[in-house]
Amino acid sequence: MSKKSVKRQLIIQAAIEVYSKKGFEKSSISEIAKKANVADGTIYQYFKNKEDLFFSIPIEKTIEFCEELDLHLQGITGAFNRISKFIWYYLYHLKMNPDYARTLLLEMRVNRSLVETKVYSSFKQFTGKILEILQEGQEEGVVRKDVNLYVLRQLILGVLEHAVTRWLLKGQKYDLMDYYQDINKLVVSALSCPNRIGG
Amino acid sequence: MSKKSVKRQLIIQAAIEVYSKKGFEKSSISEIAKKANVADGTIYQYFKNKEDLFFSIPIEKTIEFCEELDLHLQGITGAFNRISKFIWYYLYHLKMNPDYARTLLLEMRVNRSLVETKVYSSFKQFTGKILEILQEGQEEGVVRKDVNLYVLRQLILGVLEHAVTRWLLKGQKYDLMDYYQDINKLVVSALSCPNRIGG
Amino acid sequence: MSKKSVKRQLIIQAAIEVYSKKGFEKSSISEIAKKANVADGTIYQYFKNKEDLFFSIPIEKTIEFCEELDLHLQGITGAFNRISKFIWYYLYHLKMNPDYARTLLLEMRVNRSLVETKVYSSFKQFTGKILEILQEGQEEGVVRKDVNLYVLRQLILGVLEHAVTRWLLKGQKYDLMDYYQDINKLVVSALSCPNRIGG
Amino acid sequence: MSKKSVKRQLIIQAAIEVYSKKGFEKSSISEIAKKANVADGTIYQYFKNKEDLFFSIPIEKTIEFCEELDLHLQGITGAFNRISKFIWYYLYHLKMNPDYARTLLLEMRVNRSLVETKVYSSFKQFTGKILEILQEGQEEGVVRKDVNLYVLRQLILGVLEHAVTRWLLKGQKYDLMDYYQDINKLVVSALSCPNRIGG
DNA sequence: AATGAATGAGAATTCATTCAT
DNA sequence: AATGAATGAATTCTCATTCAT
Repeated sequence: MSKKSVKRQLIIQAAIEVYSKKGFEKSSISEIAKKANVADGTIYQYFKNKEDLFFSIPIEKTIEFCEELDLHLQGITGAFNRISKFIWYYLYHLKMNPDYARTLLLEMRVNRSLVETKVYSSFKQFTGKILEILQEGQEEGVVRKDVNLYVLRQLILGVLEHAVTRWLLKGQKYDLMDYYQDINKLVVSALSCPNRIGG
Repeated sequence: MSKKSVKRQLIIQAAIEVYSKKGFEKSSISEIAKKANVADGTIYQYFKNKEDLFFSIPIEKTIEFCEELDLHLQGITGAFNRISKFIWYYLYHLKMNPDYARTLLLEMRVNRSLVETKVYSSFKQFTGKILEILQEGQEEGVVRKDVNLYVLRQLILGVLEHAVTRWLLKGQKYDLMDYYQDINKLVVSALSCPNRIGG
Repeated sequence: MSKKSVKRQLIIQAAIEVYSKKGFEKSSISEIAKKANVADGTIYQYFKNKEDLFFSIPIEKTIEFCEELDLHLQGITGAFNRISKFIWYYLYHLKMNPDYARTLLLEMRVNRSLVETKVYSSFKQFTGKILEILQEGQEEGVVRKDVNLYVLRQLILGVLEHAVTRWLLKGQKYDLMDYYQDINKLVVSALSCPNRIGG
Repeated sequence: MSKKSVKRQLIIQAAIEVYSKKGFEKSSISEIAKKANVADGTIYQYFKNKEDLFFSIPIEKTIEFCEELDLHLQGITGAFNRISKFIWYYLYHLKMNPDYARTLLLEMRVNRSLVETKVYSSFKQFTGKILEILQEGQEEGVVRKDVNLYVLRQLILGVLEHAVTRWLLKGQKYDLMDYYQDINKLVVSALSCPNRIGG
């Protein structure tokens, strides 16, 4: 990794911390610069402008997230086992990286111009993973087919995002992982093929 | 309603429209004033400052939302029937009020200081409704008891918020109501007592 | 006194109190109106604008001051007796009317446009009184003639204004009258004909 | 002196000129910036806010004043000789720096929050000088001891401030130094030990 | 590449004054 | 005469961005 990349990472890390505390709009370049121990101007050597820096965060961090997720899913078979692991890792990763969680859920996810940016494609890589698993599950015959695949995914992401967002807004006063078992149960119930005996 | 209240409503409506388009931080008082056809200073006759105006929106609109929701739930019996209606009305109301939806989901819901404001209590009134229904359902014996009540609620709100947020960010290009049936199916499956025959 | 005059006095009194606390520039018409229990607009029935109200204060109050001073000087003979009484009354009056004292010394006296206003002539009436006494003293042969009459007056007003200003800025924590004896001694020494024996 | 200090001095000088003409409250940052040939924002690089700039003036200028006063007093012996020189230099310095005189006497000296600021201590350094001289005079046996030392000082400062203030408000149409002889005479008469022969 | 002083556009907010009622 | 809602000009201050060193 070149010296340039090192400084770039320094800036991104500082930006995550500052954004996490204040939100994008209230963060200032000079605060980020100070935290990264560089001059204000230096930031413009690595990023076109404030927005560019802002959008650089999820790209890099989400790629990392995906790569690690892949490792965690390795060797696990069965759609529901993989989904459970996905849920577990999502909660675990954001629990361990609350600054990134804040930026991701309180800033990025609600950004109006997100869809038009490169960030969005890095997100797609991530959410695409769920679709894959769900499709495998349908092929295995364990995941229901009577509901749009995208709605299945919405359920999973929806409950996870909601749980983490609430945890963040409440000041991370409780252990996010406490919810894992219950969320998992609900998701499995929702996604399983409807029981025909009772139908 | 007095003339004063009329002007106040005018400003709130203009604020919703502007916030909806630009987000809170990028909206300016003078843009809202222009849209409301009042002078900049007039806004400060009705609201203490920008933040006060910002937080006045969900208080009033969420109270309206709740009142109408109550009407829609009247006469419906059975926990799942009521939950289905809740889901339907949530989607329907936000579909019909996309500007409010934007402000609610892209601005309010992720606001760091939300929890400490009066807005939060108006939200609680709304989400409290779900808890009530779920508890009734548990007493009826149709809603599962093996999962924390709050996680049940997180599932419902999570999938709804995610669905609407996605719809908003995608530019409302499709009909939000198309998802109603599928979301409803999933929620019912998730919340129903686990089928012991197949267990 | 007509009803109009009553309301006018009410406003002037409120203005003195507000100016005294905040100073002219930081006082607002609406604060004065509130303290006077009238509507903002009403002030403009009695005064052309903020500055007009501002300058109306010393005119009226200084005329009152002069009239009472005259009463106090009645029947006192001898230039130094009269000067002593003047000094005493100056300190006494401002001690009893600290709000007016503030407005007079911290606002009026340093106002750039004062000299061009009607206020200035009401001041002249007041300071003219000193000149009269001093001239009488010179005719009596007790007040020195080797120094410009205006400088004699400057000495008296200077020490009085300085003493009162200091008292005001220090928060009126001590009794202004405590200084009367010493100030009087010094002024008498300064103004007396130089002792030729020691010359 | 670094380039930074140069620009800082430029701003202070511009501020003195503008304050001198309009007074603190009516002066605007952008007018000062224009006169100093810098951008509005530049002022905030050197001063925390408008008030900080305001209070920076007397600190620096009064320190200069004191240093020069010290030089002028060097080698002069005898309390009254030193007091005369003090009076002379006070009048001379303010005559030569009328913008500073305005700021000092029409703005600073009547400022309500002055006492709580750092400025006040720079003033104390200045007025402390008089006390020193007066005490020496008492030890020499030439300055009267029957009057509070602080009142003696009040007399000196009072007459000087009054004389200069009047000169400023009258538009500096006459030569301030014309008053030096008379003021000096009066002050000496006031401060001298009372002549016991005539007592 | 790195710096950080300088910039100046832009935003929130205040408040004297007006005027329809 | 009295009101007080409405106005909008003016002001302070912030901060992303640039550029000479």
